[in-house]
Amino acid sequence: MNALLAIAKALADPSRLRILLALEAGELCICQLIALLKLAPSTISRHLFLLTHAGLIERRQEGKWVYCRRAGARAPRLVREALALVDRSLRDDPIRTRDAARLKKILARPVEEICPPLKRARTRKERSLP
Amino acid sequence: MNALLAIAKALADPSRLRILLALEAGELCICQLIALLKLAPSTISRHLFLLTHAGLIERRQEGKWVYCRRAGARAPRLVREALALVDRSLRDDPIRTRDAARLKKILARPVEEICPPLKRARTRKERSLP
DNA sequence: AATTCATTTCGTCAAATGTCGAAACGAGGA
DNA sequence: TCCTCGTTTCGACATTTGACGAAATGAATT
Repeated sequence: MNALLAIAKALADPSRLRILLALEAGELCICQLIALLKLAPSTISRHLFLLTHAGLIERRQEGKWVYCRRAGARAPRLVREALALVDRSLRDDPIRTRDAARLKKILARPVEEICPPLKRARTRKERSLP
Repeated sequence: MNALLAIAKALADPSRLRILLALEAGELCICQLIALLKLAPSTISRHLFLLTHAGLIERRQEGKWVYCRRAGARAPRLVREALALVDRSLRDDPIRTRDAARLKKILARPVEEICPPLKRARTRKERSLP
């Protein structure tokens, strides 16, 4: 019963549903999810922990960044069915549509801003201050 | 997104999952659910409210008693799929097996105890006291 | 080795949740 | 009409949960 409970709890929050929807198209960096949901990094981190614990997503570290993607075809049937349920029931959801548009903008940013800047890089002047 | 959220929240509690499993075989009186789960009537009532609000169960009043059953074939697809998910993922769950055995005993009780007695009927002596 | 910076962990707070008991409700029966 | 009794609502309480900021972590770079 614990597997189902973990999945149900993971799906019982709007922010976590939005994360799953954002990952529908493919892998995303955590900082991109932070930019999309506009929540504190620590909050996103907690959501991702719960989603990982439920087996719904997987993480992959690459250098300084951590990427997330949905659990794939090798995941347990329950997980795959839960993800399918989310997709089907939210296919026409306005929040999903809005987030998809915003995500598109985020992904279109120039590479130099690698991850969507939480705050812009500090200037030389700022760096020299205490 | 609200429909899915309500369902996920409803499924995110062990007692409510046990109620859904108990209703797999068919309709049950609320007092039978109280006897099965051994929770306060007010607690069961709250659980049933959340399950009803999610559309997962329906209620039917018959005289003094209220009966519950799962949402049927006329329920939205999301509801039917969620119930199917619960059944499949908990088919071999030990809690489900144990509850099924206990429910069998409860249903086998003589009809005179109509609903499983929370407390036995008061004696004439008790009735005459303040 | 020190620095940088994306991410996580920790501490705290407010809000939501599960539970209970007491009281209210409401349908039948006396 | 009054009583009985299954169920619901209300109020209280402890636990859990979502959110934040501050501090810790850790991988690259300098």
